[in-house]
Amino acid sequence: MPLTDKQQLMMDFIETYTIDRGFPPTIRDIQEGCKISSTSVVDYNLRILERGGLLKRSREISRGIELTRRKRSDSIQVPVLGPISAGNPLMVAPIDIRTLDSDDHVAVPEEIINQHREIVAFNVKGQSMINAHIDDGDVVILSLTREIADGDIVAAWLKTDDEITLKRYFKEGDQIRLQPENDEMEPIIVNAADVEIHGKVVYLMRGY
DNA sequence: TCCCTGTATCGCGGCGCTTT
DNA sequence: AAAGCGCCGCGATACAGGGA
Repeated sequence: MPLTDKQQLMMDFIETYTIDRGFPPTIRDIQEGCKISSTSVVDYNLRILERGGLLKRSREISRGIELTRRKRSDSIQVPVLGPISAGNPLMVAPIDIRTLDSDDHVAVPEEIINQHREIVAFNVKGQSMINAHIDDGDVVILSLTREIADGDIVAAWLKTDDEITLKRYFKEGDQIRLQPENDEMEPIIVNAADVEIHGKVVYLMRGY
């Protein structure tokens, strides 16, 4: 179906918003994002797009807009390399993530792949990162980068204990503070020489 | 007349605060 | 802890106006 400039703008906005935030926009988000002066205009054009089969709407729920096909967002299969602890660290053999192999895969949007040179996926076990909206059973996508900044959520290998854990990273002098995002859990503080950061979380996937 | 857009408003539901 | 209340976000719609 031919789209007006406004309809194309709305489609692009919905797609970008959904990719960036992981959930679809509201009518008012679209109104503001597309510089449209009225929600009725958004609704009118959404109806046209829905009639044309370009999106689906669930009117009984908020943010019930779903694009039926994505223009830019193909998916690529990424290996899921077993569980990573968001709780008490898991005992593991010393590992190099790049050498691991897996039969299990998840589909990750291509633009995420394109933004990072190397990525892998891990199943999350535990709830130490619940305040960062990372819950037990989620799949996190890690970028295997050494460029880590304070506040990044990282996969940290504790060398002395042969344990790997998912925590928020803070460098404090010669020590590293691995901060859980759970009010009931204490941070792990280790010498910088005793911890190896394997990568940082760049994407979160959750099934219902 | 039809298509498209804008203004204003309503009702629903979630959430947070206060009170009991 | 539960109930009551008000606020706010949100979707929906009635109605009016402009332009082809």
